[in-house]
Amino acid sequence: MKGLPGPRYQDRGEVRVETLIEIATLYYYEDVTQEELSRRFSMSRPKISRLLQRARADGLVEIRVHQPSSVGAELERFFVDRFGIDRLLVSVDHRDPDAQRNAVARLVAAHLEKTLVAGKTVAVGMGRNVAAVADALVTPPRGGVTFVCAIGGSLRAGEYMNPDHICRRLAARYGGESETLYAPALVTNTMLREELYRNDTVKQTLDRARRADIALIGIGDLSEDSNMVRMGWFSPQEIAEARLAGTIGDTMGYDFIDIQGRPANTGMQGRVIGLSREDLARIPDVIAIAAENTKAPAILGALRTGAINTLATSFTNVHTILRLDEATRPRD
Amino acid sequence: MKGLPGPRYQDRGEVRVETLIEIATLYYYEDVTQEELSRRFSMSRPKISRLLQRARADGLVEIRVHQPSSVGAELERFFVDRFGIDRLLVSVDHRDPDAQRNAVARLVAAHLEKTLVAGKTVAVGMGRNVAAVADALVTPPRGGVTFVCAIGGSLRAGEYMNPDHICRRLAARYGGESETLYAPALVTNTMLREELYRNDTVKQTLDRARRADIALIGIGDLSEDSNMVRMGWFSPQEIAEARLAGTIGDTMGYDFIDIQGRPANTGMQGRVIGLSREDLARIPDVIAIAAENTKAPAILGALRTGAINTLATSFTNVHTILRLDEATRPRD
DNA sequence: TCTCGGTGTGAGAATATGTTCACTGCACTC
DNA sequence: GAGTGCAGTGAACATATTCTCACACCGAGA
Repeated sequence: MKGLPGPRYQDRGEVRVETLIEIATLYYYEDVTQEELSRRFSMSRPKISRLLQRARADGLVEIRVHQPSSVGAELERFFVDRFGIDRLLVSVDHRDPDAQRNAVARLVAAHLEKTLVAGKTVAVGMGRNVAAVADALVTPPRGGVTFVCAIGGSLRAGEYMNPDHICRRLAARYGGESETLYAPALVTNTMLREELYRNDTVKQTLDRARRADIALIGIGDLSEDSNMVRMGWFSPQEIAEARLAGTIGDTMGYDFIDIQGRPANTGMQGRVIGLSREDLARIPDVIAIAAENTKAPAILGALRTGAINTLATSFTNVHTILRLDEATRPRD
Repeated sequence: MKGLPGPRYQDRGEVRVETLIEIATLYYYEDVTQEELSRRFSMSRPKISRLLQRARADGLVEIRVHQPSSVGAELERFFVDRFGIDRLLVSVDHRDPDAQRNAVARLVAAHLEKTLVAGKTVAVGMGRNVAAVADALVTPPRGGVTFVCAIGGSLRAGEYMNPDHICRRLAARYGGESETLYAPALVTNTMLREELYRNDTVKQTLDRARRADIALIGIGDLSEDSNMVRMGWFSPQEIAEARLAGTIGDTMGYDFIDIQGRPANTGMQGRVIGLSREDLARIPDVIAIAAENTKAPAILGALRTGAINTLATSFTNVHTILRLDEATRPRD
């Protein structure tokens, strides 16, 4: 019982978990003030305060804001049917984009918490939306899940949004292993790419990602604020050109599509190290996350590729997508 | 969408649920202060504060203190095997008896929330432990569940602990119907009892309770603080005598047993209006709740009757019961 | 139309909470 | 064995939250 692997719950600087639970329970359920607790447990108030913060950070105390499903069970069914996906996770609208992203991320986190059991593997993409999911997990770690990068790294993306970093955070939060794809996300030419694909380390990780049970991917639009630009893969001019050519967004950060879900030719396809469109399509639950209200057209395109199983987005987006779908449905 | 039955979520004094959810989310997840919220939503600080309280009271915001299962998964399995029950819910220990009762009640509430789906019926017993469950339900109402009194009323029990009142609270919290057993819990003689059993109203309710999917019952010990005494069913002297005669406790408040789980003859059996021992045994999930650390012997007796499917109690009790079981197991 | 409960509101006081900061003890280094 | 750095502590302060209370608004009834 003592030497178990995983997060150590037994020593929290002399305070036992049982005590911590007792304190948290009294505070959150019995409305005992921190002052009173400091008396009962002979600790200073600040210490109680810190312990409570810690209890929250560790997922011992979980605060959850429910969204009564009345928000749109009907709409949800309709949407799921319309696009042939398995599941739609809709967040209420938030004015603040960060709040919006986190709200959507929490829905995904809750879905993961329900779905993930020991032994499963998750392929992890990149971007702010995926990164937010890692921060949104709240329950105490349970372990046994492997998180694998679905794409290589990029220095320009910044620590926080790189798949390997997200993987590690997910693994730390959820409990389990993380596996980095040791390759750059973008290489200069197809030859180098082929070379890397033959490399054992790269191959092994990619193969594992291909066999994942769940994939966590973002959907990007080609805005000035998008990953593409921030990572330097695209200049603002190139974006403008691509948009004119009909490119509306991307999945996973590098698979460009138009609003009909057709692949857009950007000449980048041959230079990315990561899961291909076909790889992705074979993963049983591809969860696409896109919170921003500017992304509706890109999401629509992504939905039309047929690769997505679960879509997590905002209420507004759901409406916009349905309207856009009406307006842009190809007549046959 | 507007005239749906069930709890009205749409009007909360002009503030829409969506807004409330947005506020709650910002407060609990994004750490926006109430002051800042009051500015963003153009309301006074106190109003924000009240809205947040309301969100908690309505189960829109749920705060949950987890008990890492490492506390005793192994012990749990052993206990379940030993007594042939389906499930053991163990709460961490609390010094304060009220806190202890509530902690156990919350486990039961969580179990109910997982188990109960629309269409199910719950037979409800009496006592503080059962009453606490009603207060421990936190999620927003879902409806469709019927709560039926498993025993008549008693004025001496006090409003709060009578089964009908508990039923109504459960129904209000969980959403659903409640059905009162319109009869006194205790009658003066067997004849009157037979008479009541023939009464249509009484018969109907009792029959419904008999067919319940789940029963929620307390286990009592014969202490001076017990229900029996407070309800005036027993005088302190009678208690002393009963104890000497081997009676160790009760299930449902009136079914007296010794530590081997054998029925104790108190002459009260013929005067109670409520589910019989046999009725109870037929209910698929009988949940016995007993938080107090004085109740270990009574719980052991109750377990040995074989009527219990789920036991909810404290960590300390679990240990005491196992020790007591060792010490008092009948040799054969 | 006026008056009267009821309900909901915001100012401000009273509390409770969080945060900073200097201090202590401990482990590890030189 | 003294020096150094680190983590953890509580005093005091700054901030946030809740509570109390008086007032305004609304609808019902005289």
